[in-house]
Amino acid sequence: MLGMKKGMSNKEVADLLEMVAAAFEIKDEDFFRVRAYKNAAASIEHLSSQLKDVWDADKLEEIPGVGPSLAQHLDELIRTGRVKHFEQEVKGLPLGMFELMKLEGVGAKTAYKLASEFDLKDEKTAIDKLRKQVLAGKIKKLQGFGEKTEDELLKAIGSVQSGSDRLLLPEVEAIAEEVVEYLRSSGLCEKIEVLGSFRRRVATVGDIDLAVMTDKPTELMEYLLKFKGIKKVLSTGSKTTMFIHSSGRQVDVKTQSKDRWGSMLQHYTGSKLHNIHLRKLALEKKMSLSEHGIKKGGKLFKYAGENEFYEALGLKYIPPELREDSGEIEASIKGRLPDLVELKDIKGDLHMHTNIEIETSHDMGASSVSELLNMAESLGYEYIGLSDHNPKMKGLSEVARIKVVKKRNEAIDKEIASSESSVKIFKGMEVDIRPDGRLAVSDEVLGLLDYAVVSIHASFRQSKEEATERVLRAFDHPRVKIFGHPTGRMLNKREGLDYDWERVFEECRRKRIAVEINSSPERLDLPDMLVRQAVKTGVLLVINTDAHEASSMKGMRYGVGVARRGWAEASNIINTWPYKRVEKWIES
DNA sequence: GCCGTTTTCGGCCCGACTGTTTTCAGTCG
Ligand SMILES: Nc1nc2c(ncn2[C@H]2C[C@H](O)[C@@H](COP(=O)(O)OP(=O)(O)OP(=O)(O)O)O2)c(=O)[nH]1
Ligand SMILES: [Mg+2]
Ligand SMILES: [Mg+2]
Ligand SMILES: [Zn+2]
Repeated sequence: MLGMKKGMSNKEVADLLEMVAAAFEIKDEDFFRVRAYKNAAASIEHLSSQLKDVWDADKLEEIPGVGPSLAQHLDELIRTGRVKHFEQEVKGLPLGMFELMKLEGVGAKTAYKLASEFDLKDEKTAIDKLRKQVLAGKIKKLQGFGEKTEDELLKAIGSVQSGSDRLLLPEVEAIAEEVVEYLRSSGLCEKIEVLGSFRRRVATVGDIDLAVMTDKPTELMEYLLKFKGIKKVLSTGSKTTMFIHSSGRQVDVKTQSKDRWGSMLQHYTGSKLHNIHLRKLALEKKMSLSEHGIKKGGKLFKYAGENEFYEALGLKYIPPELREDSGEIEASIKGRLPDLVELKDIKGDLHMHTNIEIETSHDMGASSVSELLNMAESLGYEYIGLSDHNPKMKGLSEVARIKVVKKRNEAIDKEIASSESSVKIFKGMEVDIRPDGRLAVSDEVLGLLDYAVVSIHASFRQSKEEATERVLRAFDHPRVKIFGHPTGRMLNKREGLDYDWERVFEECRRKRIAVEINSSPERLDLPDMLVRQAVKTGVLLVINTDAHEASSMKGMRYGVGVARRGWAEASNIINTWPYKRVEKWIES
């Protein structure tokens, strides 16, 4: 009933702690004890490893926000699947309240009042039953509730669940562009930036956070409220307006003056945990931080630039992609921040698909070799690698497959001969790793190529052990140089595979196989946290677009964002290398 | 309940907006 079971994910444990925190809140338990539980929940949710593994290593108390008491409870949870003390705290509460807390504007206290009043004991029916009470006009009769709260509740019930998925980066760009264009048309904005998780280049984004530099905040917000793209205003004031966009997505707009812009950029980029860590650090130095600046002895100091803001705290500027409270503040203090890879360091793209017909196993590309070359030229690249899918297995004999691959090589050679481009081409192929780890083409076919990208496109239900054996077998073939979109995840759709990453990375390092960071916004695979682990291991990485048409090659920036979130420097990324060095690596 | 290159006690990130409040609690970012 409390969602306690063996093998809980970090998120599930975090939810459980949030539940206990809510129980404390209702009982007017000490505010800071409630906060301690919430802090621990956030900390566990953002852990870069499985809680179970931390427990195995006997390091629960090393998790920030977890002390002796919580460590003991978590130990009990992991060993037995339940925590007596937690059950005690939650016992007697109407369980429907935890469902009601998912409603906009409903927190622990409100949820408890409603669930108690209407006897909502069942999580599954709680919201439905509440709707009936609202429609019957029962809410406004309750102590502390009024007409408006009743209206708001009904709206909140109506919009629950609608669009629970998080946004992909191009979706954010599209919505942000529309709102930004409208705001600009006011003539009141000196500058507009998309901040929050988008600026940190998180793989998926919860809402669109916009900051506007203006000296007329009230007029600007009045103007914003007339925007046709607003479905529903959540709240509005001169400093903050939050609304639901016609796409169903939440947009938060904040205003700030030019002289305080730096502190706004810092605050509103987050992450929340980064901000809180920074603010605690400041308190030790008798400073108080906010989006308005730094208070020292009651006096407010203003910062127009973000750089100066960090420097005022004795820190080196921290790139947004690192701001997750995962060691970046400590690194900044010590002056040990990485020199992150940048888009301009990229000299080529080694995973893309052409329109050459070779009866591929998956989608072929839409662009010709010369179109791809032109795009590469305009992006300033030195080289590209063509990696069409392998010829399909069914209905083609080995002899026929060899023939079709030779024909493709000839077609590419012809394109090279007739091209005036200085961009060099590697002849590659994206080869399926079959469920048992065999490749979809023979070693003889591989021998016809400069390199192979090996990747998984089916059978995603394997255990960690099976999946690990599967890919390790795949690496054991000639010309295998890149492990493409390693987990196979599809954001919001499919989890992807989990491996014994230590073994996989070690094998890639030994064989000098580059692990791909696939830039396709629905993949962003290798995920950022694993990039960080790969960087620590010293594995080669490559950032590719997997373009199926020339214009998609412009998506390299998404992959660079992932690499940066993984603390990668240019030296970790092989396609920052010049052509000659890549050629040598491919031939090795 | 957590935490400590000034503390093992006494603090805990900080601010914006809303509704029903007779002075501020609740919720959210
Ligand atoms: N100091 C502080 N800042 C916060 C807090 N909550 C949010 N912020 C700041 C940092 C966040 O990155 C920024 C935007 O808030 P969001 O809730 O939109 O979070 P964010 O964009 O990081 O993630 P998201 O993808 O939207 O879930 O506001 C908070 O409790 N304290
Ligand atoms: Mg956000
Ligand atoms: Mg937001
Ligand atoms: Zn591909």
